[in-house]
Amino acid sequence: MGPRTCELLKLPPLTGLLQISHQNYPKRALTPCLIDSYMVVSIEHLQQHIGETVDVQGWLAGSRSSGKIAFLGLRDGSGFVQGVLAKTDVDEETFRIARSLTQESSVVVTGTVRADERAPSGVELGVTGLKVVAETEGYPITPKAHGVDFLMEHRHLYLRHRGPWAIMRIRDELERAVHDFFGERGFVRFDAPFFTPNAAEGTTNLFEIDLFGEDTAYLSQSGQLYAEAGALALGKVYTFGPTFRAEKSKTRKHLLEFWMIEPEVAYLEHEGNMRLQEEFVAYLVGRALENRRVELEMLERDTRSLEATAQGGFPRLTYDEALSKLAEHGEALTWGDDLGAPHETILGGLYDRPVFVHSWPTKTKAFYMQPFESDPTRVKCDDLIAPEGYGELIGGSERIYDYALLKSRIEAHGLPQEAFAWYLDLRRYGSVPHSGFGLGFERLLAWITGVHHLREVIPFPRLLTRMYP
RNA sequence: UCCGCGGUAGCUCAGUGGUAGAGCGAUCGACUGUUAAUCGAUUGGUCGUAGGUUCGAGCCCUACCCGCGGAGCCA
Repeated sequence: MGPRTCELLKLPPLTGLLQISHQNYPKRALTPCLIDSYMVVSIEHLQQHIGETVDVQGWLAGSRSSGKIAFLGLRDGSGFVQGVLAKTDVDEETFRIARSLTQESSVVVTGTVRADERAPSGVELGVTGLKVVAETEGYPITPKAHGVDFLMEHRHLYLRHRGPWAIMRIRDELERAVHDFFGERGFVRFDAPFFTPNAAEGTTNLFEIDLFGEDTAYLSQSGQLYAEAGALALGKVYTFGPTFRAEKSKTRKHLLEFWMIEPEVAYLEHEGNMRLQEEFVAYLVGRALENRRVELEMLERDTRSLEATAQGGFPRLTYDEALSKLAEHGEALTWGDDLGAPHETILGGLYDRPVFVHSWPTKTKAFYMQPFESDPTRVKCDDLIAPEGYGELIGGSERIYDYALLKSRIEAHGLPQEAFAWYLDLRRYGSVPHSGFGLGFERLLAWITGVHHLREVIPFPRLLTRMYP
């Protein structure tokens, strides 16, 4: 292995990070302590180093061996690659260590990058040296079938594996895409508070926070009302933060804590609001297809509905048209009924891309939604329903801007006037028509990645029955 | 909160009243192209908890705990 094995761990962490994240890896001496070493390359950049000898700092994801050849499944966070050792190419001790390495031991591997069509990523590492950083014993997630509960109980480790790894990479890409989309369009990111004094819609259950026994606050279930204040101050804003719903939901479409994106735009009306939603969702899906193709393939995602979605052109149904469609499919509802999960699945299944259901009965929707001037029994709102059974991605609406109407709605819904005084002020001083929507980030991610349950797309899901780890 | 299903080895499960099982994992060995490798050996148990019925309970009964799926609500 040569003289280089001893110093690697003294690498300053920050320097190490800078090295491995640099796109075009500079070919120069990196740090004094690495003078005798090869350069550290992250697995995702190995393609650019074919023929070179490099170090990979990572972990052993799995291994196989025979008498004279060993295969090391390596991961370093940026990707996965296989290291190959022929007994004839390394010294006896290195080969013995390679064969006895246990799953999830941390290792620094030196090897020559070579193209190999048998490798899934097109490259593999001809291992020449090996440094064990820490040995692992009894790693619980073995390369065999495991149940959901076992994997979630070991979520802190499960995140290392291919499926969660690919999903978290897509999540990260889309988080950045959200900021790019709005940033490019002149929106200001506007952070709503997590502690709130009241219910935005007064209906759903809120998590209570005891304030030193003197007062009660609640965890926010929506940043919308605050985003409205932001829109009247900054024109176009969006929030992106965690949201809390104290509902005892036990379904694959619900979490106690999830992330929501809530844009709010002054002078935007209902039609423009739907256009913004369509452009936004098409953009996000397009970014996943563009920059996370490998991860989608790892997840074996059939991308046909995603390709269609990235084109835009989402079909639109009025609430009344949706009822007709449902009746055609044997699910007759009476006018004024809300749509349940089975109904959303039917409607979503009719198209290859998300579908709008808009113009709902006033009585089924929230107090702040703007009624049609021509028909006050209906409000200017929309739900965006995903294909393939993933349910509602977005709920949006134009907001009531008339002071008297909003005040009467707050009264009619039995909401505490004091808590909404500031919200009414927005209509008292320079009120304008404005619209916005809320997109459930995990719902979108679950659909894009094609996973069955929302708990798969957030690092540490919070559910009725899951607070650990 | 309601409806349905489940809890047996580290994991995934079989076991309908008579000595507690399999596969995988792990450990050791064989094997030069494996991708959840293959082959051989070894290792493995408070059958969710408590009580009851029975000569005898993983199995039947009661209560409770925990999990999974769905509904409602929503994103």
